[in-house]
Amino acid sequence: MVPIQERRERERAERHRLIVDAARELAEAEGWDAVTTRRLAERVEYSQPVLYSHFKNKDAIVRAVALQAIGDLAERMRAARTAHRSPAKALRALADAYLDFAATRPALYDAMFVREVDLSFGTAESPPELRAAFGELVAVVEPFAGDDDVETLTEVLWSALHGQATLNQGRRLRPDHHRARVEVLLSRFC
Amino acid sequence: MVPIQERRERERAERHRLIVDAARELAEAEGWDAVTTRRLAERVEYSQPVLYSHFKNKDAIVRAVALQAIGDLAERMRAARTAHRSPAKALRALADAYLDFAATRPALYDAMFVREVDLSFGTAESPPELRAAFGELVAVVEPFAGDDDVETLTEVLWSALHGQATLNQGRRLRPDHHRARVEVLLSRFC
DNA sequence: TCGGATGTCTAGCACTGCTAGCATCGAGTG
DNA sequence: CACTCGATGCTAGCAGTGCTAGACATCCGA
Repeated sequence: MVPIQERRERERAERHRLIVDAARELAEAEGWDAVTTRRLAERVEYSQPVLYSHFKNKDAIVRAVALQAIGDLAERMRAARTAHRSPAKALRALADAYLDFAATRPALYDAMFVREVDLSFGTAESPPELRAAFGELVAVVEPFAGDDDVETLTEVLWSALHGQATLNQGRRLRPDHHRARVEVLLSRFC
Repeated sequence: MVPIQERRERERAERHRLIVDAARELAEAEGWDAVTTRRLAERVEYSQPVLYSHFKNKDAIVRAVALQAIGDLAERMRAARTAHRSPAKALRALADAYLDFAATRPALYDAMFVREVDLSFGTAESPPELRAAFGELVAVVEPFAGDDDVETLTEVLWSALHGQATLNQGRRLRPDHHRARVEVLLSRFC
């Protein structure tokens, strides 16, 4: 391999990272509506067409941000889960970590699970970040499955958390009862 | 009141209804992306500015569609609930009605609970359709509250249903396990 | 029949995502 | 060293978006 080509590929990868980071920062600071191709290009100090030499379209950029964020969430869930021996405490810690992530980084949560970015869920070729995140949920749910199918129960828990996360974000649930909702969910779930 | 003015108000109200209906039909047929002010104006056979003499902006039109749909959902939930004497059967019927509505009319469900249309939830001056819908949930949950706060438990159930509805719509749950998820949720909930 | 208010439309603004086509620059060859 | 030629990034522009100013017509009451 010619070293010049290697250098170019390095620079290309670096710029790729730059674009994704800029999109994430802009979205977190001002919401996804503020993430236009023009503002993004200005931010990375290149012209608009450069974005399209890295990504097929704007959705692909959002998708890249979402995937990175899902990886981050998976790590946090793992940390929460492994910090406790008791299955019940692990479950509570993971639920808190999940809802805390959604509440403190709403733009990222939107990109991950609300906007239509079809990240090819479920299928065999799901991205590893997705599989890792779902795996954390499965691991924490498993002790409580009983006669129920573990994956089904996991989907039910995930849905319950996702519902609270999104309805919280839309201010459709009483904010001062957040703790109570989590406790009720867990008490019925275990 | 001058009869001419009355006639004009009647015609205005009729056109208002026409716009909302056209927006709903277009959204259900081709998704909200297809609902542009131009296409909407063309559909009701008026020019764009006419829309703005009825609604402050496009969001207000979406909001009107959402409110109508919430009223419809409330009716369906009421019918499902009152069709059964047993609290458990009433709960299952209501859950099925809710998820069926979300699955068969995804565009409407989006407008109601996913898009940011801030319909002023929770507050005292919530629209009656919203209060009616939430009231149906409260009524069906009440027999299962036990020591838990009824409203809190209702919010938890709603979140669980909402989570399944949205994740189903995004094809993020296994489609052929839908029934099993509902049963698991209800069995843990009661 | 006329004046004025009411209603509607045409035309346009500032913005969006995206792309065609043109410079410019640098690497490899004679 | 000179030169070609391909890669790279830019300018400019297209078609579409939500929304609005201002011209125009139409109809009512006097």
